[in-house]
Amino acid sequence: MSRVPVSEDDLTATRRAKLATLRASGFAYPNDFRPEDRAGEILETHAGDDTPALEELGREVVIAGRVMAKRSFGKAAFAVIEDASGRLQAYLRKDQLDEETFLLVKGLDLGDRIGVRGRVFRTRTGELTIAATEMRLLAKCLHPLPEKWHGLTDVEIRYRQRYLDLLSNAEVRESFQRRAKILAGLRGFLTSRDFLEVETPILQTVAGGAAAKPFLTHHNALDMKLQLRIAPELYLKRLLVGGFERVFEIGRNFRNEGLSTRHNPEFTMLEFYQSYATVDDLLPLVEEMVVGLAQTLHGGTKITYGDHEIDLGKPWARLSLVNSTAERVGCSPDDLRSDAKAAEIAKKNGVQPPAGAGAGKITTELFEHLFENEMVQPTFVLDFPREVSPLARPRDGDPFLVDRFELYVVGREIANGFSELNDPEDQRERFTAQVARRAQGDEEAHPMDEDYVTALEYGMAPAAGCGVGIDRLVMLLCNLPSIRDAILFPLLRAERP
RNA sequence: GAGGCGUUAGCUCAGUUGGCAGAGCAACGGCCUUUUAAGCCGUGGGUCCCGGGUUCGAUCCCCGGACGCCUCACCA
Repeated sequence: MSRVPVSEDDLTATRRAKLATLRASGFAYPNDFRPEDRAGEILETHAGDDTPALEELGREVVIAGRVMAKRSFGKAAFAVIEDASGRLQAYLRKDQLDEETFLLVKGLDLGDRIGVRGRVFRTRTGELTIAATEMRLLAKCLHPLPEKWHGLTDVEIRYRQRYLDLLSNAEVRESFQRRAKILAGLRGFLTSRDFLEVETPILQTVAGGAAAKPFLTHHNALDMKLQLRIAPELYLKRLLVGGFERVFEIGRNFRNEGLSTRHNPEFTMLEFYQSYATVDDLLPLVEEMVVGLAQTLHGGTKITYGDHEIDLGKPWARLSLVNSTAERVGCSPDDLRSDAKAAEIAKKNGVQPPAGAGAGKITTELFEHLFENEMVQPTFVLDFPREVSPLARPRDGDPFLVDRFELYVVGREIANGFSELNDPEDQRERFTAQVARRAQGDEEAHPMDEDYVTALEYGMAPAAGCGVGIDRLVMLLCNLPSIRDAILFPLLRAERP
């Protein structure tokens, strides 16, 4: 078990003693210091100013931040101060500060939060520096920080005490700043196309909209069993019934399943629905959306992910699930529509589908087995069987299939969309079939949702909708190897004493 | 859920073919008013993840456990 201890030891004892002294003087945790400048802005503004220019300007600045390095002499010290914008050092001289303040300077520890006021100058070695005329200790750091050169690498501490990761690893801060840009970019993209951002329930009586096991909880006042949502889909489509024509939601889903580098039990999903659109409208929309994000983040369409060079600029590949599977295993596409033949072909290719699976489910599993790892460059998978798509509209003229796509990049599903099923009677039949599977032991089959069927009975405009796994999109666009690097506080096993 | 690998000072890491536990940074004391991973002199700091076993002796070997990472399974 590794964790930075919070118990007393030699390293924190002296810092606590300093804090006690501060308390005694009444200045332990002041809140009256107001920074007026930012380190990064100062560095940028004066990047081209030499010593005479700075002397002529005589600019006084006020910054606040964390002491990340300290080089102390007898009667002076340099302290590197880091705020959210960057790092700037302050030169703290005994003859420029009152006696009490200089004692504080001598007692500064790495990690302390301080505020500094002073004029900007350049040192002999040319580094832009604040000549401090005022220094305030704003919050004492009572624990030693991770090592200044190597930072923090112990992944367990990085995840359990993410604040230490953030304050010692700049690239981690950058990843989460990029994540925020991605979310803002998605919102901008959709709202500019007249999509309305909405929020739907996370506490649901029947968790539907996806094939997954829900978390269970209970409401005391109503003495009611509740489940955390596994998808917002069915509520968003109720909103289409209500008359909103384009809606989207960015929010957390919860699935009571295993963890991996690509799975966290709570994860962020974008879902959007557009009335009077079909799946054919979604493909270019998703493509434009992702390319736009890459442009914003990287200024281009070529991105690196691990060992892969991904080009989002080329036309994205399209792969027919049924036809490409048939071609690969050397059978006719029609064979994959027969339960018996499909089962036999799957077995021959080392795939063991779950009990009760029909041709559609078997073929889908076979496809994933054969092709998933090959889809490195962005690939739209098309022609999904109806059997694995209980909320999607059957294809006109070929009801074995639905009009659906999934987007894969570096072998991972990033998005999933389809023309929506708005026929309430068909939807009821699909739910009924799912309930039957559930009775056969498929814990992830959809439950019946009568309320949703009732909503469809009032008439839902023809529509198409899409879900995008945001954490995976962030992984892709920020070159992060694990979903834990895309989520600030990923779930870890509880520590035991 | 299964398998593999890992856990040594606050942090980053060495190391012990089974015989007093090591470095750098951080810390503590001293010198130092333009440093840049500041420098110089000195000092302290360990349940070698936990519990058993083998052994004269275990941080090291064996067994069990905790936590983490990776792969697989489930899934997005």
